[in-house]
Amino acid sequence: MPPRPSLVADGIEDRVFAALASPVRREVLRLLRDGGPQSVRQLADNFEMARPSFSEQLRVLREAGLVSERKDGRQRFYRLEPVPLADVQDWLSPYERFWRERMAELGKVLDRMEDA
Amino acid sequence: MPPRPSLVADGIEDRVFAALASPVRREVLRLLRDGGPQSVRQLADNFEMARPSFSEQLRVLREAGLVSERKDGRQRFYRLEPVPLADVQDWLSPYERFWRERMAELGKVLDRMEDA
DNA sequence: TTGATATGTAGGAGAAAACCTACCTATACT
DNA sequence: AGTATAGGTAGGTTTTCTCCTACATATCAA
Repeated sequence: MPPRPSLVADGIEDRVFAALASPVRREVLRLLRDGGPQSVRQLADNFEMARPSFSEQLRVLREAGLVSERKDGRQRFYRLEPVPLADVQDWLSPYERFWRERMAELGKVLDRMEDA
Repeated sequence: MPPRPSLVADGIEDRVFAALASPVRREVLRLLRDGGPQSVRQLADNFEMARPSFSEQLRVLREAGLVSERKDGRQRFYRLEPVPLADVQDWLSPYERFWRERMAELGKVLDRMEDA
């Protein structure tokens, strides 16, 4: 029997969410956001992970389009890329109306509890 | 040698992002958003997956707090829960300023290209 | 050129994810 | 009671993820 085709997340958005599902990778994004573009070394110093493992985390972020790299001498500077996160927000926005309604309901219930 | 402790995503936010990294699960959320609470059967009819596999997808969503269930007779109705998605937006908001700046830069570059 | 530094690739181990089929449990219907 | 329906759990397979050590490549410095 031939192997089943992979059924795992493969779309662009899938990779973005999958990349965000790791505290290490989210921390990298935060570091780039707050500190601007940084070399691999600078970034890696924030983690206890072995260097090659950290390179792989960067690869995941790169393949999700969340960061880009620029070579400069023997260093590579990584930079936060805005588009995928903006896409996440676009994905999220139709849910916003929904949760405002739910939050409002909760508020009403709490008000009634206060009255009683 | 004792097995290493699991280093896989385990925080609440981790589970949310991991849950979102699947087109099936995102589609379930959309169905619940647009169609309101629905039974497992109703939801499952939208997918070709075997029923038990679909149950597991629901479990992932449930453990991420993205949906809740309510038993009614022999059916279980699933409902979209607002908090985790609101958390995602909260996580996202500090990046918003950042990508607005980058988008603005891009705009300037394009303007200069037009001038030339 | 020789050596040090910065970073990535290769290959492997172990855990986890995502499917499946078979089976179990609870509720409803007759 | 007996059968059908709704849904979950158990256990197995394949693929993917995440870490590691060892090694390769590119660049800078002496």
